[in-house]
Order: sequence, then structure tokens, then C-alpha cells
Amino acid sequence: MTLQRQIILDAIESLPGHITAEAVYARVRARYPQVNLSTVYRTLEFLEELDLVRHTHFDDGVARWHGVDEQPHQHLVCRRCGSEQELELSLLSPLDHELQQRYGFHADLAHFALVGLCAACYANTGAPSGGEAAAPSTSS
Amino acid sequence: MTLQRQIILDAIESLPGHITAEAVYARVRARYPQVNLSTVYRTLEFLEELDLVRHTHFDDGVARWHGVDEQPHQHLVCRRCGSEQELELSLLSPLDHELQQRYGFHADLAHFALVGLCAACYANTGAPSGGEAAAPSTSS
DNA sequence: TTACCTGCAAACTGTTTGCCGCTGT
DNA sequence: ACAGCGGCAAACAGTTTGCAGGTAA
Repeated sequence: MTLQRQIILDAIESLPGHITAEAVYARVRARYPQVNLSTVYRTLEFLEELDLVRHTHFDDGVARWHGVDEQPHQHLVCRRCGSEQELELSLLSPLDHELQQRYGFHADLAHFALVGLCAACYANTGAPSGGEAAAPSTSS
Repeated sequence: MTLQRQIILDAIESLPGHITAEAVYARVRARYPQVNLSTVYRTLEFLEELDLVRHTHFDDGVARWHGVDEQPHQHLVCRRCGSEQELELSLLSPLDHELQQRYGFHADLAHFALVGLCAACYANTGAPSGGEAAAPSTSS
């Protein structure tokens, strides 16, 4: 566990939410400008093997990273207005159990975000709702 | 609906499963060599707006396309041996209903494949099982 | 003429790799 | 001396875009 690995791990764990590799890089570089982006990627891979961090794919295809101590949870991403909300884990566990019993498959249900239409956008299908909560993300 | 759009739509619908943009391109080009890859991408986007095709993201991040008449279903992808199996839709509908009731969220649950460990790989964690069903995909 | 569609080539993004020097043991 | 790590730049894959010519109404 070298210095830069420690720094990168800290950068991820110091944040409650998810963070892209680029953002990790930005955070690290702010204090330690000599650290390289490829080091960030290599370290993320390394830390994931050690089960210290994990990544999740959101709608835009960019991986987001988070520490393992983070509560396991899931995200609902609206494909129209781009809004995100967190999901109670309890909703996923029945599915998880089913998958294990029926298929013996141990799913990492948090690996991908859940995509769809939020209530507001579903209501007035066709036009984005008033809730332009986030940047109108690239529609995946 | 131009000729190439028709051709591309046919290429997708003529196949029961999923197909990457590159593969659509290859299929189309086999008969009509002058069609361009960017046309394929533009047409896929166009056809998706018309709700004639949809796409799903698998573990490797590459989009796969399929016709809408295709049975909606989901895939289980093993992150270790790369094997894939189809998933009974019925397992997902309870979650779907929950999401609608609790959050008003209308999820497209087939948009992303489900990632995890298949029974065999879970059994002997650490080493790939005998079931090397598919190419050991990039671990996403 | 007008609007749209297409082919081509070039750009762009996130991510990965090869190489080589540096470091600690 | 050795092994591993990190910096740099270049490569890579999939996808997107700008532009100019073409086609149909």
C-alpha cells in the first residue's frame, strides 16, 4: 500500500457518495499534482481486487466509485430529466433471494443503476417535467 | 423511412437475440456494402425514438440492440466466467410494481444486464469454474 | 427550392497499455 | 540487483459530429 494508493483510497472514502475516476483524479491532484490519471485507474482496479472499493455504472456509461463501507444501495435514474434518487435496499433483497434460489446466481444488484422514467416525467410523457433536478444527461 | 433504415430495422428484427451496433453494421454491409457505420448509429437512435428498437447495456459496456416485439427479459451475466443466462421476467415484475407504488418510478429493468457470480463460480470462489461458457469478458 | 438523409473523415470520451525510470528491499 | 510502482504518452474501442453532396417532394 503505497502513498498514492492511500491517497486515492482516502479520496474515495472521504466522500459519502459515488465519484467518477476523473473526479477522484481531480480531488487527488488538488493536493498532490504529480499523481497521474493512469495511476488512479490502476489503483482503483487494485483497490477493487482488495475489496476496498467498488464501482457502479450509471446511465451515462461512466463508472462511479465508492468505498465498501458505504451502505449498499441502488439508484433510480430518470432517463428524461436525469434526476436521481436513492433506493431502499429492502426492495431489492427479495429479487436477490429469488435469483439465488432459482438460479444459484449471486447478483451484484448495485453494479448498474436502474433506468426509467420518474413520476413527474412519466406523468407528462413527451416533455420533461418541471423537475429539472440534474443536468439533462446524455440519454445513455 | 428510407431504404437503409428499413434494411437496418430488418437486420435487427430478423434476429431473435441482441446485437451490437457493430454487428448490425456487419450484417447490413454483407449485402449492402455502401451503408456506413455512422448511418447505423444514427438510424438506431432514430428507430429507438420511434419505439421500434431498444438497447440494453451488458457488462462490457457495449450496447446491444433488439426489436421491441422481442419478449422483454433480462440477463444474468457472470462476472468471472462470462456466462450468460436469460431471466424469467416474472422475477422482475414484483420489483417493478414496488418501484411504481413507492416511487412512481417506471423502470426499464431490461436496460442493464444483471451482473454477479453464477452458481459454479460462486461455489469455488477464486478460480473460474469448469463452465467457461463464454469468453472471459473484460471484468467491467 | 427545400428539407432531410447519407457517406466520409475526423473528433471525442473514458479507459487501457507499453515503456522506462525510480524506489525501497 | 531485484521487483514492483508510478509517470508519461500513445493507443484503443465505441460512439458522435461537421460537412458536403445527393435525393425526393
